[in-house]
Amino acid sequence: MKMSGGVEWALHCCVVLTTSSRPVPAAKLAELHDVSGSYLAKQLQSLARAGLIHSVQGKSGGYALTRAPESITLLDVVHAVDGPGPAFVCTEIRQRGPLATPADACTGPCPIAHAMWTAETAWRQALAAVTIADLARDVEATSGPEALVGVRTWLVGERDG
Amino acid sequence: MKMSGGVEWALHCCVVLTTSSRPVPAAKLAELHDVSGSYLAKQLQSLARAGLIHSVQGKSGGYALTRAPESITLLDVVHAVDGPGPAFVCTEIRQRGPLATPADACTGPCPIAHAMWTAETAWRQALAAVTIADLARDVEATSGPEALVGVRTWLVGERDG
DNA sequence: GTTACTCGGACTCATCTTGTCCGAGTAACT
DNA sequence: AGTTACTCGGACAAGATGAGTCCGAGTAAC
Repeated sequence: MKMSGGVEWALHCCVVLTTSSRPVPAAKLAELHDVSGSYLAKQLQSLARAGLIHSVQGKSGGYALTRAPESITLLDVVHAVDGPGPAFVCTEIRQRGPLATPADACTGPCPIAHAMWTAETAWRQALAAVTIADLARDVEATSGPEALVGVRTWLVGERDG
Repeated sequence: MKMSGGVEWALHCCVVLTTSSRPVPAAKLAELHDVSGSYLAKQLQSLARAGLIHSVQGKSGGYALTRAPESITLLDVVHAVDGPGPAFVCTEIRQRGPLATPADACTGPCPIAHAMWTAETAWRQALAAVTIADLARDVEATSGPEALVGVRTWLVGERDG
């Protein structure tokens, strides 16, 4: 059970993007977080493909959120970066071997897969209940209101303003 | 987000083991499910290391459940086979970069990691709420009571009785 | 029209999971 | 008690997946 490490980067980037209505280049996000810019680009492309952020090319381009932070959930980001597929995949081994269950008797899903998917549903519901806006609020609560403001000024200060 | 495929095998094996109080060889479990015996052995070893099943060596040996099926949860099996570590790992990137949060200011966990771990907790609770006995009951309900009985007779019929 | 900066996809490398093998140990049988 | 055959256990390769890097296409500013 291992989640792609890019999810953490993507979430932090989404929180940072809430501070700027103007596009932010991927290189700047990478510098801010001190991570590989080449690799962070891959995660941002995943977010763009999912429609969570949109890219602006050319000079003074970059990435910006497409929707309001309140309407982007953690589940959206996880699905975009880590893939939407379920963690548990049922290979229907009940239909194999000498005592295989006949295919026509398998009307519903395998009980084992059903239980695993129920647990995954609980996980997804918990992720869907938290938005990027919630995260930004929590960051302000723990690191102080000056944290995100500092990010905002740093983002524009390094550019033209 | 990908779970080890061995989890599915291990769960099916645990359900099968509920039908037999006597040790079942790994090779027989592999034949029953039509999977690689060499690889299934690895999963069973993980279950044994976790104390969920115990091995009996020598002739007419094999694996048997150590506890009652009612006291073995899906979470136990998942932790044993797939590892107990969290799926989301926080690398504390908030403490990196030009605007790094000072270490002494990081009293609590990163809000992002906190949200992810909350979701994982919901997943684990759902897994801990289901036991191997529940799965066996569900299998009987869907495939009919003769399914597990057939497994039991097949297990002993192939041996000596 | 030029320039410089941006994203986008194709490529390579490390890591992990999957899958396999043979040797140590033990209980049954003679 | 000796032999035998069957069991688990850990050490050993191969394929697949993810991590990380690179350069070219496109675009907005100058």
